Amino acid sequence: MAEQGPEREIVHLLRKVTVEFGLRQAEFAARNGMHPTDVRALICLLDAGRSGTGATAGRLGAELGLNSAGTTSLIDRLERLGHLTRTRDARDRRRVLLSVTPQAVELGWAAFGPMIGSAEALLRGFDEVEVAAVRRFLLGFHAAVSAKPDQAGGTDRS
Amino acid sequence: MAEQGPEREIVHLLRKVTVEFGLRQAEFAARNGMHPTDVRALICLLDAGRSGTGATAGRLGAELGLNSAGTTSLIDRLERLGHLTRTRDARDRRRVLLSVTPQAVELGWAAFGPMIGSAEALLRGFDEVEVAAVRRFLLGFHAAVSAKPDQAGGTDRS
DNA sequence: AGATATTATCTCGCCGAGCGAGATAATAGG
DNA sequence: CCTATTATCTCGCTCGGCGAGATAATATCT
Repeated sequence: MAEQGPEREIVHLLRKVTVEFGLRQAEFAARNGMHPTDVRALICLLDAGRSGTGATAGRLGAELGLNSAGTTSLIDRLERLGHLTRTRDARDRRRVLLSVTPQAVELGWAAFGPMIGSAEALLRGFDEVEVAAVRRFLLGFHAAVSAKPDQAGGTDRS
Repeated sequence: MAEQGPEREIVHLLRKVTVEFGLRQAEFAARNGMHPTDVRALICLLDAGRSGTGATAGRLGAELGLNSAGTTSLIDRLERLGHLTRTRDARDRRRVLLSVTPQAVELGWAAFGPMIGSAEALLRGFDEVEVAAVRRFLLGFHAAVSAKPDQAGGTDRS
């Protein structure tokens, strides 16, 4: 009955990782008087900071799938907690620029640092070919997840 | 300026995947008159069914990090939508057994099928060593994420 | 057996995240 | 200038999820 190869196991594993990851995020959020969305917002802002993208309110809301009202209250919340600051953009004064405070960086690090550490330690036991394989898989999967849902194909479910 | 090796990139990639994955889940949920939590619940129930674990209300709530009140209303919601059925356990009549309807299986497949298909296609282009590497990484990372947060270590942040 | 503790789920009342609709302010184009 | 567009905010509301506690079924201890 339906030999389905080792690929299916990998996919379920990845899904399991994402579920567990989401749970940790939620726990961390609760522990710090926040909500899962707030944590994801901090992740996005830290990513934006790392890649030099100017983080604005609207952009953040779009990335999180919130509408403008929700975005405003999210930012209010994070500002109230001292995790970010609003600044009117001087070039285009409709925009609000967001910058995370050092305190928030510290917080983010506390949340993800240990996990990052473990993962790096794990990967240090891999040779170049193996690391490249993991990298290629994640890149490909990210592309697949980002793509709009279209073809389903007659794959065997379970 | 802290040469930080290829490991860090992998971790950020994985985080990106989980964020994107969460977004797709939320979109799918909204498209079907549900909430992100409901989708995660269906995932858990489908997983439980696959591994033969008896799915009970309490167990589901624990996996999702909800308290009993929230769990009850979640189940009410899914039952109302026809995605699961409640049955009192005959052995222990305090328990409520949950079983997903075929309709819900179909729905879950519509949500994750294309993604699973893409990932499998991707992995078919990998040789055994590479697949094994991906598998080992995901297993190790899952273990790391499941572990309680303890050591932080002085790793270089960014 | 009968009293008590424990477990599994449900009910009630409340808080607040996020939505829809629309207001407000700044920029761009005719 | 007058209008269209863009970016953010305000208001009112719905409903997911929490805390507290009720209820019912099962274990445990004399």
